[in-house]
Amino acid sequence: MEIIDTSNTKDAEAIEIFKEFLENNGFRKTPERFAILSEIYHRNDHFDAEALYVHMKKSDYHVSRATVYNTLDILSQCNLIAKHHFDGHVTRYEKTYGVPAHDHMICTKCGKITEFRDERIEAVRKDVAANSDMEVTGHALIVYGECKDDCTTGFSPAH
Amino acid sequence: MEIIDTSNTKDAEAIEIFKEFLENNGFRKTPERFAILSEIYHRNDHFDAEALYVHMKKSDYHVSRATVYNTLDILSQCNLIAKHHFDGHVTRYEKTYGVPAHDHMICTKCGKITEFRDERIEAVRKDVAANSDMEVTGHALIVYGECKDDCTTGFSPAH
DNA sequence: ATAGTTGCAAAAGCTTTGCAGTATG
DNA sequence: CATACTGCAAAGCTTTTGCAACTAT
Repeated sequence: MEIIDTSNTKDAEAIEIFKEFLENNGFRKTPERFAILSEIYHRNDHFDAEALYVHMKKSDYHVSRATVYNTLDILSQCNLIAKHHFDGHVTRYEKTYGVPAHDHMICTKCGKITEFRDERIEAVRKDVAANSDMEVTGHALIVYGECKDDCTTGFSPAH
Repeated sequence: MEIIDTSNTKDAEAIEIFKEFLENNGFRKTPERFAILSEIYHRNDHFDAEALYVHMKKSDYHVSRATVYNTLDILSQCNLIAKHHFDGHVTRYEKTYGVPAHDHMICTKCGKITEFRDERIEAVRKDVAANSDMEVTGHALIVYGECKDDCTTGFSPAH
């Protein structure tokens, strides 16, 4: 088990992948889509659609909520972002290109997220695939807990 | 790794635990709450609030949605049920008393859920606790995949 | 030109909340 | 008999959808 840091800004490569995906699947290459991708690849947190929408509204490139949701969906399809359901309220996303596969540990008091990698998870996936009638396509492991130091400044979901 | 079967009906014990919890925490012992607990402990699936509401409406003991949500919350507090966020749409629940700890594998095409146990997960939890500044209180591992046989009869979430 | 996209607002779906009436302790 | 609980409906929030205007190809 190792705690990892996933921050990076490989947006140049991500843009290329996105272009290809759009072309190969008959989608249009609109400036809104690239503006959203760029915004996402400059963040290092686990954001939700609303946070992305609000941040882009303030920035130089305004896009509508509908476009945000639409683009998040396309980016999920081509695996440039991952979708998370840490709780029942909102779907959260994070960039994935250039980021090692990892899982999440989250503090239920303050929302702080720590990312880690553990090769045993991969072994479990293989075993599950072998012992069931299913082809495994993905997984999500979320470890819930509470910070030992006082993290009493309230719950800030995006980390 | 082993696939497990979690069906059972230990409702007698669960009722006792619920009674104690309600008493110790200043909650009232209303018939609605026990009717809901009983309904839950006679199911062996991963249900959502609406399914429970609809089923109880048809049965001999009608309760309101508000009461369903309220009671599900209390039952979570005393660990008689577990909450799951398999996808971003609805929160699902399952009974936990008398059920071995386990994780879930879910087919993204038909919604079929298979339950399994793997002792390596417990090891990962311990490692995460040791390598972070967090006290681990729980976890959720969901393995996503697709049935190999054709499960084309559509998505039925409750399994 | 012509279809895919955007933006806006309305609608949908799950969950929470307010309040008047009810029943538990 | 005081106050927590229930039921109902309304409100709240996130996400989806319908449609006219727009634009990438």
